[in-house]
This record gives sequence, C-alpha cells and structure tokens, in this order.
Amino acid sequence: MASEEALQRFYTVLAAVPAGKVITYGQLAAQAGNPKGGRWAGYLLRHLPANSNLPWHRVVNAQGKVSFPEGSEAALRQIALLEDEGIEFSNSNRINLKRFGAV
DNA sequence: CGCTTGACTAACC
DNA sequence: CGGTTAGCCAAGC
Repeated sequence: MASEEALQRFYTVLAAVPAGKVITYGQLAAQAGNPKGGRWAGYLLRHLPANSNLPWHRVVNAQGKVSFPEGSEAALRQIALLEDEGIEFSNSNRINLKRFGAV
C-alpha cells in the first residue's frame, strides 16, 4: 500500500538525516512522499517506536525551533542532543535552517 | 461514516 | 512579529 511505502520512506529519510543537521516536519513529509503531510510527520514522530534508533531530535518545525513548549523535558532533551551534534541555537532557541538544514 | 485532535505550514491582517 | 484562518494527513471515538 502507498501508506506503507510512505511510512518506509519516512523512516528512511529520517534515518538519513546526518548528524549536525536538522530537517523540518514539512521537508521530512515531503521527502517521504507527502508534501502536505506536515501533521502526518508529527503524528508518526509522536507514535515513534521506543526502541528505534531514529534521530527524532533532528526534526524541528519550519521556524527552526523545537515543537515542544520551552522548558519541557522533551524540548530540553532534544536541544541538548542537537547541541551535542554541533547545532547552534540563537538567543531564542532557534536554529538557522539555512546552515543546519539537511536539505 | 463524520467529527475531533495533533511533535505542521503558509498566507493574511 | 504575533494572532487568526485555512489546508492536509492519519488516527481515534
């Protein structure tokens, strides 16, 4: 089914994101075959298998920011992982997608 | 089958 | 730049 193929592409693309780079939900969904599946990407990431080695932390929204409320443990964890990979954050926890964008 | 919800995005004001 | 509206996708009830 196309859905399963899209899902496979989604995981493939996500796994293909190099360390030190980030990708937006929209781009991720677009490369997975759903140019308008931004929400779909978010849904999948949210229901991601716990024992997967997928770099979910390299996925940020179009604003170059974490899609979690600032201060939340999930957001802090993601930011910490990204910084550990060399990603730099601006004064507002924003990432320069022009520099760190995987696309 | 139809409405609501959600880790989204772009356009508009 | 912040708040609102509309569009899209898939899952849950």
